[in-house]
Amino acid sequence: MLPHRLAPCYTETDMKPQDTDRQDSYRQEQESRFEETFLSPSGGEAPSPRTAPEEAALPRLRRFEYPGMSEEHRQYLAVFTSSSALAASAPPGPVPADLASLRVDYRSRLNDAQLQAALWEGGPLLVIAGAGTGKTWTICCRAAYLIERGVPPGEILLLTFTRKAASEMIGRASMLLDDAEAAGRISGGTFHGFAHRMIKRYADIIGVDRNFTILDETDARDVIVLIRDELKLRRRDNVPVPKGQVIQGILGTSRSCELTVKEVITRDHEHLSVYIPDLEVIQRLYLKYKQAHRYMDYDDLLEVLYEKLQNNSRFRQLVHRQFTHIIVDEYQDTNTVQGRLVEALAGERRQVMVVGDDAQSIYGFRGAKSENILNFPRIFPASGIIRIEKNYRSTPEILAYANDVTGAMTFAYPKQLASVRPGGAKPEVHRCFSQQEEASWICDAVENLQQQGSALADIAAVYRSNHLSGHLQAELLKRRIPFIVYGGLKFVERRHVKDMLAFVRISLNTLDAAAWHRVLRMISGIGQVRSGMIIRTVAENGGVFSAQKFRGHPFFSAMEELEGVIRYLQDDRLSLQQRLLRLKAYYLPVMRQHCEDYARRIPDLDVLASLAESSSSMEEFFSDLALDPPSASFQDYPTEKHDGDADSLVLSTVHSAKGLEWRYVFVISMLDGVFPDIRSLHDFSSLEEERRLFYVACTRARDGLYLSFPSYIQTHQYFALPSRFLSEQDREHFSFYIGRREHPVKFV
DNA sequence: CCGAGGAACATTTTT
DNA sequence: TGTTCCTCGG
Repeated sequence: MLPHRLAPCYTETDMKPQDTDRQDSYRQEQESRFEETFLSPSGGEAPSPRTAPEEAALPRLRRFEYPGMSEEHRQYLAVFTSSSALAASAPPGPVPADLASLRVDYRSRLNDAQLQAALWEGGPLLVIAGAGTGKTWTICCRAAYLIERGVPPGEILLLTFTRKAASEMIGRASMLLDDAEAAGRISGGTFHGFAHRMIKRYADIIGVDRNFTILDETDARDVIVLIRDELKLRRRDNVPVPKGQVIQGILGTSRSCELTVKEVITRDHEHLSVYIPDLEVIQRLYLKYKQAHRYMDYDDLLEVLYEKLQNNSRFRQLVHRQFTHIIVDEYQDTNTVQGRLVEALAGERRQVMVVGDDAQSIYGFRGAKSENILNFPRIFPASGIIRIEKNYRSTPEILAYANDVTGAMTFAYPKQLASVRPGGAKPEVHRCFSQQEEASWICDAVENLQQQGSALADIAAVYRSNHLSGHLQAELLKRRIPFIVYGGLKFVERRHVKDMLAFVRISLNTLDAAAWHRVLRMISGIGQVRSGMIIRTVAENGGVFSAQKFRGHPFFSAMEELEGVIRYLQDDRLSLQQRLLRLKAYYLPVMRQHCEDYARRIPDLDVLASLAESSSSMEEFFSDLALDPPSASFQDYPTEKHDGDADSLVLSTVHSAKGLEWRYVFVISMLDGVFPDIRSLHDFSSLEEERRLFYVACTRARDGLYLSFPSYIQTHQYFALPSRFLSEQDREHFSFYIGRREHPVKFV
């Protein structure tokens, strides 16, 4: 008799690709596991009901230990298991007796759990809302209710992770109340946007120079490269000097995960340990650079706000008076500073509600701490916990599958999502031969769905990482199926956009060395060395750039021209658009020289100019761009004609798909080593994060979920085996097919 | 010292 | 597929 579910049984040593013997045995083991899971006749025990009703009633952590568990990991888990607060769910607060007198009929719009959350009166509240349970809707109702109850809208602070999410919620709240004016005064936005506003507004009180500029990630990378090059590092121990992106990654992880550079390198980049002292120097210089040039990066905004809230009582009072009710969305993705910030903002009044789903925490690699959500009850004693588990999105079959995924998770607030929808088809698992065949199978299936009346926009294909979509894109192009790619290279990260913005940055701050480098190197005859010389001249000149200083140099006329452009950009009497169009005129010939496909990039320059329309100053334009970057969907797709409204299939990484839903979802490349990613296999907690990511992928689907994988993949041959996530599933919960749709061989 | 051309190389990324 | 690093010839 087969075990009902096959437990994962890997250790780090199984996975070392160098060791061919082990590799072979790993392969064999995987193959047999695969066969047992998918190919043998259904013979397992009947699925046992996993959650007894009484077990489901209380939020409680699963305990978890395994043989050979390290002390470190044990301690890590102890954070969760000792969270005493989890046992103490506060009793429901009183629901106002006179519900009927309220303008909005909440009872008819919300289920019991949602209603309890929206009308909560018992102080701090943690809402655990699974995927598709109407979390957004509940927050909207909460905001509407607070307003009805007499809280001035301006005192409600709604913190989210994207500006879109905030404005959407405020929009829905205003529809609900039928009072756009009142709801419009709700203060909503991202953590970063909020921090920016507060710092600018109270700059004088908190003693921060108001004239700072925001350094986005790409700019920050330029600065880091600049610093690294200035150090003139030589190859050490025949290890190449790390790339800018890698250095930025290390410094970023060090910051957001609160580790030293040394710790990060030892943990994630062992081969770079010879560079530890250099990177520590770079870290210090980067800090200095920001101070010297009045730059703040994203983390600085949050940290400054937190630090000032702690240490400046006048500021704290002002902020507390202004915002009396705090609502935080996607709490599972907050990092340490954000968690503390919520605590500091709530203050003594503790009118704080956080909403999240620990099973959907997928940004741990960036410092998001799902501990925040688990620790909330400890930070705010006597807080309430409400779970919303009724799912309005997916069919029972899809949810049964998704619940299996959460069942395989080690720690979480246990939850069983229950569907309110009628039954549909079971999720399908498809094994294809190659990536090409997988792509072609998906296209077949998509065309099928189209014939059955689905719009392309109802369908999405999601994958672990960007490059996996290549084959699919090629096939879609061949068949002329229009598609949109989410989460590719962002608009502001494109080379030509960055180039244009470098001029803008210089016009705002003539001491910005990184921007100068970028701009100067466009001029023929100027490279690393001369550009450094020019920048030094500008700095010695107190930040004044004068072409006259370079009379006699071979590039004198180029300097004159450059000076003209910059003066033009600085001229406040002209409209932003005028200035940017002048810049475009200067930049076009440069771009023609450097880019093969320069014609295709021109529209982006116009987009940039038109984005400026809504800003009142160059500085504001620049901040807005950093805090609210236009989405990647500006991309020009190689389909013949494509405008934003066209009916298109969506291709997206799972990360970018979070919070979205489609009728039909294809999860492609379900291979071990791909999804889960090979780099996560050695570490328990990152493997858990991959599993949560898989959970997010599955719960995007409303009507149909299709998982597929190729058995043969050119680049990572030895991992061309089905994802372990597939074999963790109960075989009753999916159907399995081999080969093309026309000739499916159904096994289970 | 500059820049062209070839080789090497790639997670995920709300701000 | 695109970007960045490295080397070598002007």
